[in-house]
Amino acid sequence: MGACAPTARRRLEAMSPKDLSGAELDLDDAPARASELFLVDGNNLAYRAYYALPEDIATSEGFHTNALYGFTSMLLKLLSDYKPRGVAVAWDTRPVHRVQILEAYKAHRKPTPDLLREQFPHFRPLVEAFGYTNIEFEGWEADDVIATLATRAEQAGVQTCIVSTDRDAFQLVSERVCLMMTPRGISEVQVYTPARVTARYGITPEQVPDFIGLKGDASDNIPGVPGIGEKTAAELIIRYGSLEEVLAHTAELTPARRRKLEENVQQARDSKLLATVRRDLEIDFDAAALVSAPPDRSRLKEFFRRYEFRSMLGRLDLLDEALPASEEERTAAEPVRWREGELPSGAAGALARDGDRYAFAAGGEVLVGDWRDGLAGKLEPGGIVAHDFKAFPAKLVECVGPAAEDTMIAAYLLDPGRSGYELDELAHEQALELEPVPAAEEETAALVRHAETTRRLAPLLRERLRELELESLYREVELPLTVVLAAMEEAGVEIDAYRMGEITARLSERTAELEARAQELAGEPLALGSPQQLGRILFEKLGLTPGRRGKTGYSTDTRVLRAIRSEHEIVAVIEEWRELSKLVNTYLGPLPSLISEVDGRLHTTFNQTVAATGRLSTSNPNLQSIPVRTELGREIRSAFVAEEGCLLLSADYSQVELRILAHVSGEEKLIEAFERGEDIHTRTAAEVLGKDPETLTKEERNRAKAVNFGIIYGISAFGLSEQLGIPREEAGAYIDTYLARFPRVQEFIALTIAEATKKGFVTTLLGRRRMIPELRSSNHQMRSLGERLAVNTIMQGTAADVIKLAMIAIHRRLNEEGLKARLVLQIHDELLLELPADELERCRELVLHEMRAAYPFEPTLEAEAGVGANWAEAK
DNA sequence: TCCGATCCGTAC
DNA sequence: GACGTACGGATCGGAA
Repeated sequence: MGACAPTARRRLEAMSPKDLSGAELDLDDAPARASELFLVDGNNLAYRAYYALPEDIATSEGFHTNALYGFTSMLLKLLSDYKPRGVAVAWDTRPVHRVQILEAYKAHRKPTPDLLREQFPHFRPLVEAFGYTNIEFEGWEADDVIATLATRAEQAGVQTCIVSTDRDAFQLVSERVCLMMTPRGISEVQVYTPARVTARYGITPEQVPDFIGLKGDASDNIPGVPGIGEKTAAELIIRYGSLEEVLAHTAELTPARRRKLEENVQQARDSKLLATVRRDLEIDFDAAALVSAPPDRSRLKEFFRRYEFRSMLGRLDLLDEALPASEEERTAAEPVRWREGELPSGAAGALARDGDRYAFAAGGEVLVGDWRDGLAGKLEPGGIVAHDFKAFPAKLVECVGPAAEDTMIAAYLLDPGRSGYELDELAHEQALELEPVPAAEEETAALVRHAETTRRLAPLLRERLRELELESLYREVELPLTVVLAAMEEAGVEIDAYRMGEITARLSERTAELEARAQELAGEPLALGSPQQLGRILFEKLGLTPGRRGKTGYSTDTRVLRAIRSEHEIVAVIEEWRELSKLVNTYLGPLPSLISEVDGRLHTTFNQTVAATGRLSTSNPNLQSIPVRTELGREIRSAFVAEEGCLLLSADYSQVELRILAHVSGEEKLIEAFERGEDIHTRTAAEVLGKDPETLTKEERNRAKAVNFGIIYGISAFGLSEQLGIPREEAGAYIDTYLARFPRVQEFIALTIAEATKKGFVTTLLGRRRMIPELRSSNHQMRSLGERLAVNTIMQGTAADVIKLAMIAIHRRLNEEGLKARLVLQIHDELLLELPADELERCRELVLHEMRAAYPFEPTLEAEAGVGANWAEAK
């Protein structure tokens, strides 16, 4: 076991301490070591590994790899510890021959678990990468194939080792054929010779089918004789030699045993037949002469990277040094070469930047230089590989964008649910560890490293994108969008700081009054911003009616306060203070201070890799949550203005998520309502309540509106009842009626959940994926959450896809048509543009057309636009 | 003094 | 506990 050096062992233990720290050192595996040929039961090993290792071994994208991990571990062990001349891995095919007769017994096999089935397509390529041979024989199971090959190898005088935990395999053990088992976990091995079979069971290998015919084999669905266990079966076979002899001498047995046997004669014979492997299949394959190819190290590394088997990479390195290193490995082992210098023009490669310094990695060398030396002019448009390309200077993004690859975007598409996409972290996950950069100051080294890491990472992620069919979303949506967003960030939006100042002064005065009044009414100093203090005053000192309770005490949120508004004068004071202080602290105060000194405008950052559904978000400042619902809120919006001589155009989709629901579900009633231009909430209320739309009350429409929102969010009776302030039963009944009236919606939800549970992810119409591990949780609450996420992500994510398409199209057309109009903000279903007054009509048409035509839905998408000198007017 | 958890509220 | 996606401010309490 010299090959199993401490380093490798430690890493494995870190990954799976219980199952991989087996004490194989104590077991005598000499017969296996003497073997030239190894015959592996592929299905058996895959199942074994799956059940032996914890389910939560998975890639960062959420692909479960426990069976692959155990399987790989065993193949690696064969390679490193046993130096096989040849290895063949046999696989089951549909077992038409053997099962025909006995299907009664074998029919009720448990179905393969989803999490294992998903791993199956990956085993064979893995075997090939090891240089081993996959083999199967149509109509037969792996153990028959192995029996045939082992028998032939034995006849040819080849020392053979079978790798399987199937009890059937004991019968194959002979002087030249040993059996390797993994009794616990997957890494501890036992090696059986004929003597050891006899030592363990008292019978010879030849007697194994007779033995199993009596005792049965639960794991293989062989019934045997009920009431006869391992001990009795062995005793009987030892005494009489075979099943038939036992059956011939039942009269000599105790009455109980005699009865059991005589009542199950046929079953015992069938069981023996089931337990007897076929050794004479007409397979055209000479296992005895099999010589495996050397392992393809670069392919193996690619697998290990993809499955994130980082410890395996270490084990691979410990293999026989004589194995040739791949080109890729030689490159990876070399320290990164770099030098100071100017870029040649037309440069394509990976770009990184730190302040004024850049590093550019192409081929085997990294160039380092000053950013300001006319960099943009020398770069090949469309040839840049970067991590977060949008973050480069706007001018460069505009000139040479979109990037050929953006590792941040790629990683986001592969797993939009994670919390960050740091380059170093991605590299680590892909087992990309660079050698230190020689002879460089720390900052230069980091820069060089960044560029080189980006260059090496990009093709790995690109390959995964291709496999997950995310490439068109990447190339046609997200990468082009980076350029649009960079332009929007650069453009910014003008705010009327003077106007904001006025509002702030007014509101600040009022909040001060309210604060004083609140303290007066409370009879003590009071920090109104502290829910804790507020709770104590309201519900303990003043004895008002407490509402819900949070983790740490009374809830004092808007709804609780509204409910007790009439109980005490202080409540209204607090409510007003809340509203005003929110506006002042969150918007009026911070926004003017964020105005750029360069151009006097406000520049947000569009985050393209934050929202798990595919939506954008904005930050510093967040301009996607500027108030609009209250009068005061709209006043803040009115301080977002167009520059002199220009207008703001606000175009928003009408009910985009519900239209998407109508499309994906195919619900005729919804489609019709939208096509006719009806008010969807009114129509919903009319359907559910069975009333004429004319006769509906406002309240009835509002309820339907809440239900429509609920459908989009992944509805629950509790959530709806909370929203509407009605009993849960009533909310549940409303939902039931809704689903009965819109049966295709119900079907869609059910199908979505079923498919997502099976696959572990959902996809939007453009193929955007989101892993939903919650669906496979053992916790009911988590599963419910997963169901809501699955439904919501399809609609929210598809809506995000659609508006991104529209943005790209609008940006392109505005450029092509030489218009000065420009996109400035996106608020999920709304686009805000700033344009010269004389471009208004052309722009309105262009924008609305591109929004409606972004994707062909049925019902078609509808968008509306408003115009004004400020955002409040335009809305 | 800093940072994370909690609560709250704004948008779609 | 408790209908989806975000960002951010204020407070509070524990860690440095």
